[in-house]
Amino acid sequence: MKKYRTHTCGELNKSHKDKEISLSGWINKKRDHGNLLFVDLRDNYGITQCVIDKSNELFKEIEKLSLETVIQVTGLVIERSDKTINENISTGEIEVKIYNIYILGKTKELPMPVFSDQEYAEEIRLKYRFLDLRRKKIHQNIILRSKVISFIRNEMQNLGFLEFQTPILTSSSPEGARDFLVPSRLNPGKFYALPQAPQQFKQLIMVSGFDKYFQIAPCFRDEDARADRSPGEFYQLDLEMSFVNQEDIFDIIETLFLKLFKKFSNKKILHEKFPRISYEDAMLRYGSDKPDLRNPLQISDITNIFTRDDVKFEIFKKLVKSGSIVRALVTKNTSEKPRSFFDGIDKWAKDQGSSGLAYFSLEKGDSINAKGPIGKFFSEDALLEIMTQTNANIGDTIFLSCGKKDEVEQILSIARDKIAEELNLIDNETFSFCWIVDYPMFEIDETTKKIKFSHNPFSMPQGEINKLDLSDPLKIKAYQYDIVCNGIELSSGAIRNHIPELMYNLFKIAGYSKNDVDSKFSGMINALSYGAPPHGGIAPGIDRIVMLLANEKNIREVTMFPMNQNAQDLMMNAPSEISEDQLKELNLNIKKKK
RNA sequence: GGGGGUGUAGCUCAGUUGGUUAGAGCACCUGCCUGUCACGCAGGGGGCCGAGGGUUCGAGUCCCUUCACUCCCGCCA
Repeated sequence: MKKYRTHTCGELNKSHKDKEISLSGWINKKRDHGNLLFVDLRDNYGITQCVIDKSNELFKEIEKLSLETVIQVTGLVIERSDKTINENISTGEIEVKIYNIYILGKTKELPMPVFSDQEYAEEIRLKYRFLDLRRKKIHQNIILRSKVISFIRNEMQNLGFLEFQTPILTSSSPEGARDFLVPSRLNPGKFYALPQAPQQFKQLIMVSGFDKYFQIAPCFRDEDARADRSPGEFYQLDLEMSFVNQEDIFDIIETLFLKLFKKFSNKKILHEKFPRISYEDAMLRYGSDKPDLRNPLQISDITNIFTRDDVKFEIFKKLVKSGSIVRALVTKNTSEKPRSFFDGIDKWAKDQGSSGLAYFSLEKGDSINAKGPIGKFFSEDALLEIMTQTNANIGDTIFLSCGKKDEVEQILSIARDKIAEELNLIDNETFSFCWIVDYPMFEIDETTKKIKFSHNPFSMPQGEINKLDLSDPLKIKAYQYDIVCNGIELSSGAIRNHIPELMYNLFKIAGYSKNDVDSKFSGMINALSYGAPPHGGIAPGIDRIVMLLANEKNIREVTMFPMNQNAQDLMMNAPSEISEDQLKELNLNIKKKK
């Protein structure tokens, strides 16, 4: 007989009837009837009801044990009577008659209950994460995460990918997020950076001839947190392939994702062939490059309507004349909604910092007319033209936003979410994937007004490599792509630029000299000069995939030991001060903040 | 860096126009209870009402400052 247990708490059933067994676990719950006591014993695998009555001399002792005490129980498996079977637990057809117990681990009074479905303040959960993690839902989430990662690893290996580790201590890179820095003892005054992603390494692996690489890679970025973004660190399924184009990457990812999401969720996948939407289109139709395609609402540009003489909405006309645009969001069959609905949306939009959303609904009496505060400004002809341009019909409502392009995009994007939620248009039982493609290579930096890389500087521009026209940089598109699912950006990737001369030219546009490139990306540019294969890859975020599968809105619900919003680990007390000796050894002085 | 929300018992929360001794459920302690599975019943301990200042005869409640947590913007190729 094993020392601590013969079975687990999720294991016993009628077939073990009359066996003498031993279980170890936590006291999940007690139900004390005075002369009869039920103890629910819990371990990783399940819960088993144990029972003892006053005929056993241990009765008084067990009665006194606090919840979450760790005990070992020896006893007899008894079949429950029909009336007392508990169908909610796997061991519900039996119970264990306690012969003896051993206390393995005592507990102080609990700072938070384990047996409860209540929500608790984040602070207490993170400080006592080991207790929090005993709770059913998050315990299952973490197990799901483990299984997802195993599955991915297995699939990737089957697809012929090799798993490699890349350095954690590497060099700081000028592009991208803020780096986490680590001082070097042996090189005073110099710093390592933790990798924001193994970007350069994975390209070097391709140049090294390994053909297909993957890794469940830790990534470190010193940026502020969000609900779906851990401060500090997160994990990516990082992968890279040689001799591939964009289509080859899409094939691999679609195959993997379909298998993965079908295995770990019962939700319906809306499009098994992921739709592809150009960045430009996404910004026009959804106002965002991470659209939730479960949401049927779409946006159209109707700026031209406001140059017509039979449209009298002077405020918008004046704005359009001075360069503003007008876009319309159409909701189907909403003309009968109460006035309060529309005004509520308008007020909400103003609360978001926009100038609000004008609206009217389309009606047909003798002729087509527009109902609502601004309806009277539109002629029937103008309304017909709007209906053509926006695919709207009688009975629909048109919400209008007028302003600068990025402002209009922004407010209509969140209005799209907001209105869909109010109208209950989103089917929460589906996953809707899409690819966002054709990202621009460059964009204008709003603060400096200079041209900069809009995403990854190592991406390959689209078109024939030898005939590329670099004269109008803002028109250059890149082989750069994102996967979006239900409005969440899961990953971005690219076909890489493996031609050094081309890379110098592109960096030149963004203001980097050849020397800059040689010094800042020496490893990469050097490697590309010695026979680099065409290659590309992508890096889906593991945490966000698990979030979707676990149906969680917060990344901490799928992270075992997360930090709080201020990037502190409340359980381990990180970050913490270090000793004078340590500072000295690293040649560092701390400037005291006033 | 900026904006919103929250902060009352170990935990989750209620607390009216400012008005006596600040409440409930769970947890904890005591007693009763042999078929519960959110067991039930009776009783008990437990509060710097996040902190500091102000207004007032009187502040959990109103005002100012500040701190913590959280959500969002900026940021995250």
